Amino acid sequence: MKNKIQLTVDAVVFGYDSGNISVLLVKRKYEPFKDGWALPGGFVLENENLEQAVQRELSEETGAKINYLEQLYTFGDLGRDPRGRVVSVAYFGLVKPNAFKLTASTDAKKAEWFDIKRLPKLAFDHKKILKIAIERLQGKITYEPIGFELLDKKFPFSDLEKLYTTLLDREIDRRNFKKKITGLKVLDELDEKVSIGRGRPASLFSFNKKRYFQLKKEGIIFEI
Amino acid sequence: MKNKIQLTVDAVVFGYDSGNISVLLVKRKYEPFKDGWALPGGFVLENENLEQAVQRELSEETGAKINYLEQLYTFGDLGRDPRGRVVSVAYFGLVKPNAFKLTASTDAKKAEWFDIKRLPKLAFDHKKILKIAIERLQGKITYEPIGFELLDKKFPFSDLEKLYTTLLDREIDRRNFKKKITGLKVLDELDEKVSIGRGRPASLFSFNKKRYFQLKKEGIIFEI
DNA sequence: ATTATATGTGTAAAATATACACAAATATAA
DNA sequence: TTATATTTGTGTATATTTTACACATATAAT
Repeated sequence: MKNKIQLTVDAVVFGYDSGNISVLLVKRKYEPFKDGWALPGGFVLENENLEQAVQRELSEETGAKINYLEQLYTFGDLGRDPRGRVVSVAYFGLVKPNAFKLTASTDAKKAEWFDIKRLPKLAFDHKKILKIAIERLQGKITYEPIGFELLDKKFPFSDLEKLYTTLLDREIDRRNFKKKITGLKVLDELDEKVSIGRGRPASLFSFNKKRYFQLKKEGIIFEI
Repeated sequence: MKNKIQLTVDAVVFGYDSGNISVLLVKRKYEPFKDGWALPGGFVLENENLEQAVQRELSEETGAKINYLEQLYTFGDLGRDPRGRVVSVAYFGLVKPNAFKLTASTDAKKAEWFDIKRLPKLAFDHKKILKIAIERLQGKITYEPIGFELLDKKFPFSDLEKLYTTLLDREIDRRNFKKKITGLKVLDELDEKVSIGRGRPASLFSFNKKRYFQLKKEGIIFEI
């Protein structure tokens, strides 16, 4: 059939661990860019939709199963792949730390987390894709509480605060931030405390999904 | 080559004329959905990038040349096209009224503007695409002054106000709205007045693109 | 026991958003 | 030509939201 084009999906999956934002990359097993680092991804099959394709590729290449996944942008410039015309639908994902163990396989030699401040050279136009994904992450986090997707089920409030200062790359006033988040009522304070190293032990919080979806439904926007 | 998929582009182009928001549709010449209304669009060629493809299809099918065009979303569900697996990259465009004359041709019997409140039945999953485009339009207009893309070069302030009330489907306080827009300094007041029908003649304004790009660069957000 | 470190909490000032009404300039109708 | 209807144009007072800011408490390390 005429007018067919090679279609791929690529995933930019962000993770967060104790003050560092990292992104999941795979080392390529085959040409082009053999042994180079790239975003996980691959060709879309005839009988799967786009999101299935991303999840399949992520699972095959890294062992990851991502809960939060949204479409980012579609990259279709000529010459972005040396194999010829390839259009790629990029996705944007967030995972909790320790949500899975990395396991390489099929197309990828190995999968690894990279701090977004210390990235290796990337294959294809993946540097550009990653840049757009980081902008989306920074933009989105200011008006939707997706930050929780990056934290453990139970977390001290300071984790959330540190996540935001890291992502937004600026200081946040602890009291004002807490006032704002508390006002949204998306956090449940647990009867549990955790003490990490010195300092006063912190109450643990968990994320109230029900309330979150209610807010989303009402179109309520928050602004950090 | 394996793994190739049919790739199309579709355009949701909005226009605005004296209180009505309309969208550009074409009547299909061929099966599937022969004689049905659809978004302008078509197959992406091997040697053109996505934006070129949309502009080409728009030009071929409607004669339109769109200034403001951004990617909306990529639709890749199975079964969205009876011809088989077709993935479509949808674009979102805005045009000034009278920017061009509609001229049908190649694939389309004719092109027409439809008030978004009186839409015909649409081919494929174009209803869904249009719905997402309308949400994008309503969302975007509250934090980026893209409304100007829909107005003539010179316009009375009341046009802008009416556009916003129409798009957001709610009343806007004229004084407060003007305060906000004036504060952005994206409008230049001209030494010209226009009088349409009865009532006091209105000053004409024009949109200061330089200032607009400066604001964008600074990441300044406005909120209606 | 002392010191260092992280958590937890409230209030006052500043900035922003909202509510609100009448005069001026024109077209139309009487 | 006068009166009436219609649209534009403008400021201030109040409410709401955001920001700035400091010290007591609970623990670990020395």
